[in-house]
Amino acid sequence: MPDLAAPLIAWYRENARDLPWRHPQFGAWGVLVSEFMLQQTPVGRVIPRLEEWLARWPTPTALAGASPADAVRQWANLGYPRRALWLHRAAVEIRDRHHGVVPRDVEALLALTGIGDYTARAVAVFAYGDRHPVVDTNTRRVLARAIDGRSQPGAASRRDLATMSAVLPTGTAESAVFNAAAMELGALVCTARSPACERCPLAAHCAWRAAGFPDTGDARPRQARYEGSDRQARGAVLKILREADGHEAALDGVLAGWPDARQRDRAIDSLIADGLAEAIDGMLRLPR
DNA sequence: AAAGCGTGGCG
DNA sequence: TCGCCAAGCTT
Repeated sequence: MPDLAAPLIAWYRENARDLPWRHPQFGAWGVLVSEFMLQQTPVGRVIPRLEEWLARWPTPTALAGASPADAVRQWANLGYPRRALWLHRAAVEIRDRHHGVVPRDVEALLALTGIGDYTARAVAVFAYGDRHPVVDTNTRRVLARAIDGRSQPGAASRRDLATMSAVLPTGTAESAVFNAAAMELGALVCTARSPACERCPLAAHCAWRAAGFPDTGDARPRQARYEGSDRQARGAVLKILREADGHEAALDGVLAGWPDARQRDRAIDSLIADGLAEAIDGMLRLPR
């Protein structure tokens, strides 16, 4: 196994973006909120929303005291609004089970709503400086190329954690930087579509490059078409509920002109099932 | 364990 | 233009 740490860390010190959550005083709550928002939403769209969110709810207990509806409205157009609901639930759990303090222990973090393998370790490492493998989609791609010689990573699995553990530096502080650096390299240089190998600090060690950049295929399922989908209908309903005057809308009027009435009903029913909407007395609203 | 879940920018 | 993609999670 080549020693990736030295060149990767050196590259990171020169090239890392100055992102809000990388400032030492940002705090565990800020890191946790940022990680929720960054689950499938690009950095550039997260930053302004994150600052608004933390100004309004500077602690988990502050958010726990708000209604889920307020959380979903504040989430605005970040996408996947269930994340807003989950973040709110996590805040309630942190208040009730952890005295309002974001836990440091990975198992405790994993037990919170909406937190999985990536987010739990990201909080433990980036907020508390502990030593764990942090593996996101960028890191998986970097490892797939540099170590496995593949053009794209396979489906995500627990094995990714073992792979990252095997290359993680022993020192705690160094390991935290290494985790961040692998993600950053994947985001800025070792990108999915057009990697900038001429700027890559790992080029000399890269198994994919050594093999002549073979196209080994992409194991990930293709994202379904959005136009005309149920997801689009859900998004349209939720937008109405977020912006509803008096915070509720007549059930009959929601998406009345939608081309597919069945799809409209499916969207409303599934939003209710997900806890993102409530139907009361012929009105539809966000969950109080 | 594979499918489902928003939104908008970019090549 | 339009398909691809973006710091994943839950069921």
